[in-house]
Amino acid sequence: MSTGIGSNGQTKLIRVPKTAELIADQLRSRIVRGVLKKGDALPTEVELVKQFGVSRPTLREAFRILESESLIVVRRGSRGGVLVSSPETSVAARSFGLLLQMSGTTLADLYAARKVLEPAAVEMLTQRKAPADVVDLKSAAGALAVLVNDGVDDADFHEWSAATFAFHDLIMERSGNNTIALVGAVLREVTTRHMARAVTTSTDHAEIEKQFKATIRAFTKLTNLIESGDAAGAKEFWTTHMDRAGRNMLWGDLANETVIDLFV
Amino acid sequence: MSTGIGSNGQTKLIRVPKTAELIADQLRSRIVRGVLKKGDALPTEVELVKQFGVSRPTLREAFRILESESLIVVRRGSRGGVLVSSPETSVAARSFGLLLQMSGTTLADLYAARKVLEPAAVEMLTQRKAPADVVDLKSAAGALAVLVNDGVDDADFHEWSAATFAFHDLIMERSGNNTIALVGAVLREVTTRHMARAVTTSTDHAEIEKQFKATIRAFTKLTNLIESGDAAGAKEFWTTHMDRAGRNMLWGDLANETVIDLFV
DNA sequence: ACCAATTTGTACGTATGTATC
DNA sequence: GGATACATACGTACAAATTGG
Repeated sequence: MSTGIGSNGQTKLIRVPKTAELIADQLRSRIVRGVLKKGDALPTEVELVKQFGVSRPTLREAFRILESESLIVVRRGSRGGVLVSSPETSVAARSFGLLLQMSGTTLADLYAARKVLEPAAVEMLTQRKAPADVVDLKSAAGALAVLVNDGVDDADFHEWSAATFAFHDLIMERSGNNTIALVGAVLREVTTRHMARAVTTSTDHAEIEKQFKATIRAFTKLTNLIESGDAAGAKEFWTTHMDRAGRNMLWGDLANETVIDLFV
Repeated sequence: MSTGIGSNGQTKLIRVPKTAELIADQLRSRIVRGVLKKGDALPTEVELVKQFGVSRPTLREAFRILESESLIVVRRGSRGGVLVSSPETSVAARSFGLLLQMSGTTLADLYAARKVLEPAAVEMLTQRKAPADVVDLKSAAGALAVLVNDGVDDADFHEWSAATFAFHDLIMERSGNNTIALVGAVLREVTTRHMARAVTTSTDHAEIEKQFKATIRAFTKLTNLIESGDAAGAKEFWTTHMDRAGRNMLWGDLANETVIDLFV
């Protein structure tokens, strides 16, 4: 049952891909072409070993490659096996984060890029808004307001941040442009991993609470502008809001801090 | 690795990390923290096996993981071994391309996102331009002009496209924003892989040549606007140029074609 | 053309986790 | 709740391919 993989000895110039990569390519091809859909189970290891005519360690190396791309998840146990999964944004965020990290990108640089994308998304969203979009935006803004107003005593800043980011994500999602939504999600995820630390190291609770309340007002105002269909006004308002929020968030050293410590 | 933000509600998120992943995490940590720099050689397999106290198959699985992130390259042979490498944009482009592909993103959608980023980059570049930037832009535009004017007889459209994309990349690179440059490079790479096919399948050579000559004129005009420091004008011109170029490039079915066939 | 160093691939055995009866 | 069957996880040992001197 040889697929003719190991019998090539003539081509020396081209880099011969490792067998595990070839197996991973074949499996990935089945997945992305839709032959295998999300949730489907692949045959067992022994079955695949027979199908591809390779050994088990080689097949397992292929599994690790696809697993690192989050195209599959491997569960052990009686009902275990290999399941097809959907690629998560976290994978792209990780590889992109590595890229940012190795090139010494600062947080201010990263935020500046988001300041370009989000106002554009706001403009698009306003132009194509559906009633459901406005409802959901109000709901997301309301969720943050509930958290901040009710939870003053035992404030969970991580929870507040999560609600804030959810609103930002919603804007990108509903922009109507899938690419912008995905890029925004990736950049936002990289930002989040830094902000989680920044928010906890800050001790001025009153100041933080004040900023979050300003954020809630900004969310409300933006939602109103979107609802009224004022695309230019919404875009301009969001530009100034992100500019102001960025100055408050990226104080001092944090702005010039490079994207690091994401994967240590 | 996995952040556990699964859209999958039912799956157990308590994922026991496999030893290969743990080894990969440790090695990755050494690399990104700068303990191991690009070009450095890791110990041999047998040495690492002794260091980590795992078996060779397990260690090799860790190699495959890091290799898929292009953090290492493994050469075989007498002077072979594991070398530390820098992550390439192609890795991020691949994971991001998978994301686009699985979510059924169209080429028109992808191009629309680039129409947001590039004009913003043009504006930034104009505001912060150094003399060298203008020189290099002129050089890049001139390179395309030479190719198109001299090579009419045996036109190599792939070469022409490469020169065109080089100009686009240069704009993003010199925008002063590293994040935008990297995002632009990733999106551009995904676009390229499709365009390479589209350009070859088209047979109307005269029409293609006409479009490329229009592109050269646009490059020249943009360079002049940047040189004169007219940020708003440059941004507006580039918006209209990309709009027009997009309509010419994404004719008919191609616009609604989804991002596919990248990894089959 | 040989040889040494190194990764690559194979084979089999044991351990461990998970669902089902 | 415990025994059991099934599937992956991991380890040891060995043969083959590749590269550089």
